[in-house]
Amino acid sequence: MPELPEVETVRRGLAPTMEQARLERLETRRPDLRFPLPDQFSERVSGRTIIGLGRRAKYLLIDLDDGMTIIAHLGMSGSFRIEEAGPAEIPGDFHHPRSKDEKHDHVLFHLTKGDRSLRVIYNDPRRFGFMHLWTRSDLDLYPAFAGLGPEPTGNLLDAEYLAARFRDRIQPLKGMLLDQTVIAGLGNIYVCEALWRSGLSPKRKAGTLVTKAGKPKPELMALTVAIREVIADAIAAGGSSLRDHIQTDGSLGYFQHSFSVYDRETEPCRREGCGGIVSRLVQSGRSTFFCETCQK
DNA sequence: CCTTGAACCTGGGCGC
DNA sequence: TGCGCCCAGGTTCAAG
Repeated sequence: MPELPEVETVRRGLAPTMEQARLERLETRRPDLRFPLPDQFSERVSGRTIIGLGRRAKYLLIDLDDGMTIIAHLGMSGSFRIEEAGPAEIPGDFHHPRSKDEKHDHVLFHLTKGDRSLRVIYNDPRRFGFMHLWTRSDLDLYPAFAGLGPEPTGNLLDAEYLAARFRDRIQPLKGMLLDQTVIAGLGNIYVCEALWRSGLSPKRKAGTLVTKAGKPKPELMALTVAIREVIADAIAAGGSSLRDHIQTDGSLGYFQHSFSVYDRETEPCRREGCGGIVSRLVQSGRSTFFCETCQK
């Protein structure tokens, strides 16, 4: 379930462990995830020191001290966990029970930090995730980054920008906001949530939020604010849940939110005084949750 | 160019 | 402790 806030939470959870750690060895347990792993992946990163963890949209960036960056995308089901790799560790040792889905541990980062030995493990049952190795100074040339829209929390996202992108477009808002070239990092959940918060229907044609002169209507200004708030709130919730979120097994999965509409079909709308019921529809193959009563 | 739909892959939940 | 069906938060590619 990694949209931008989840990836940011993962980044914050991993940073204290990974930053300034030495990547002694990278272990790949299969040659590919969604795409082939980089050629000679282990050979090219082993022995490097991790100098920082970054994020662009839903991509996690692991910066190495030789100018290379590991670009990791969690797909739909990817997660990281941290394990202490102490001297007592024995495979199958009952003191160290193996997780049930160990078979989906695909990439293991064997780290040392001071006198500590750690492993950061990438697990991904569906294997929609992927990893690439890229020169950091050329990161903008990474194909998926080249056409990426602005970050929803950044200064480049404003109503004027969205007006320019929405103008004369007949595509429904739902699809438009999922387009990573329009805004980078929104996914199915937070698009539903932002539309609910701004009182706009996911079926609304994007162009109808723009005046003939190409200026943003008040509705588009409200949507812009809602997007920023939804993402900021989710990041704050992830950050505040981080301590609880890192379980004793070190897993960094996804925190629970209380969503306003997402996955709440047939439940009452949470807007004060609305009284509507959340409904679900399918738009371009994806579930959309919204309230017919208050989203117009 | 714009828009939609299918494909990639595995697992969980549900009804029978 | 089965079996089939539907569903899942993302991205890319092809075709209309």
